[in-house]
Amino acid sequence: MKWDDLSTDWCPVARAMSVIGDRWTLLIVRDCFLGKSRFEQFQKSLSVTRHILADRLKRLVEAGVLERNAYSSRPLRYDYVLTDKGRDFAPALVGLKDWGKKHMPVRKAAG
Amino acid sequence: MKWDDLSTDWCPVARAMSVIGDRWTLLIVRDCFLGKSRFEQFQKSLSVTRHILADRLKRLVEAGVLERNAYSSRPLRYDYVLTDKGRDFAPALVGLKDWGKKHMPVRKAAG
DNA sequence: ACGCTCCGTTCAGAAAAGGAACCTAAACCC
DNA sequence: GGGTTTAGGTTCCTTTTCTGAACGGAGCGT
Repeated sequence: MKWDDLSTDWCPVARAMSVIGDRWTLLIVRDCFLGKSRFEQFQKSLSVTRHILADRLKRLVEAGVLERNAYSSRPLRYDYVLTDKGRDFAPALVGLKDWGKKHMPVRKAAG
Repeated sequence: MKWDDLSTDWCPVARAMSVIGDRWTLLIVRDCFLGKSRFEQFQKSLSVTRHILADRLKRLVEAGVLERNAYSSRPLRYDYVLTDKGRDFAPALVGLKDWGKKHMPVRKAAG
C-alpha cells in the first residue's frame, strides 16, 4: 500500500491517516489548537526543519485542515488557521491526549 | 526535535505520537482491533513491507501496546494481541474514525 | 526428499528527512 | 541610505528510513 492510496481506503481511520498520519503533521495541528498559527512559531515549537514544515503546512492546506491567510499585507506575511474540518479534529486529539496522559508518563526508563 | 525525544515531551499528545505516530503503526493497532493478530495477516492487510512490519511490531511490543504470544508451540509461531494499554487506545481510534468518516469521504478529487 | 506455511532477516536501490545556508521583502535603526 | 532584524520560505548536500524482492529456518504433509 502506497501512502496516497490510503486516502481511498475503505477504512475511515486509514483515510484520516492519509492526512495526519505523519510524524509532524498531527503535532502542527495540535499547535494550532494551542493557539499557534505562524511558520516561525511552529518551527520553534517543534524543532522541525523548515523544509519539512513548509511541506506539511502546504499539505494541510491542500487537505482543507488549515487555511493560509495573509495577516499582514505591507510586509506580506501569512499564517495558518484551523478550518471547520481542522477544528473538528478536536475529539480525536483529545482521545490521543487522554491515552498519552494515562499510558505514557514522562519518564525515561523503568527502574 | 528527534523522534525519540517525543517520548519525554511535556505534551501527552506528543508522547502518544512517539509510539503510534507512524505511517503503519496505528494501522497495525487498528487491525488488532479488527481481530487480526498474525504477521501474515497484517502484511496482507496493509501491504507493508515485511521488514517494516517486523520493526513496528517489535516497537509496539516494547511500548507495551501489543503482546507477543506463542499460539503454536510445535511449529513455534507467534501472534500479537492487544494489551490493556493497547485496548485503551480504542477511544482515540474512534475519534480518528469519526473524523475520517465525516471529513474524508471516499473520492479521488473534488468535482 | 520436496514443497508449503509462517515468521521473520538481509541487501541494494529509492525516497524522505535532517541541517545549514541562502533568498526576498519590508521594517527598523542610525 | 546602508546594515541589521524579522518572517516565511527555498535550495543544497548528507544521513536516515523505506521499499521490493530474495533468502532463511523450522516444522508439517505427502
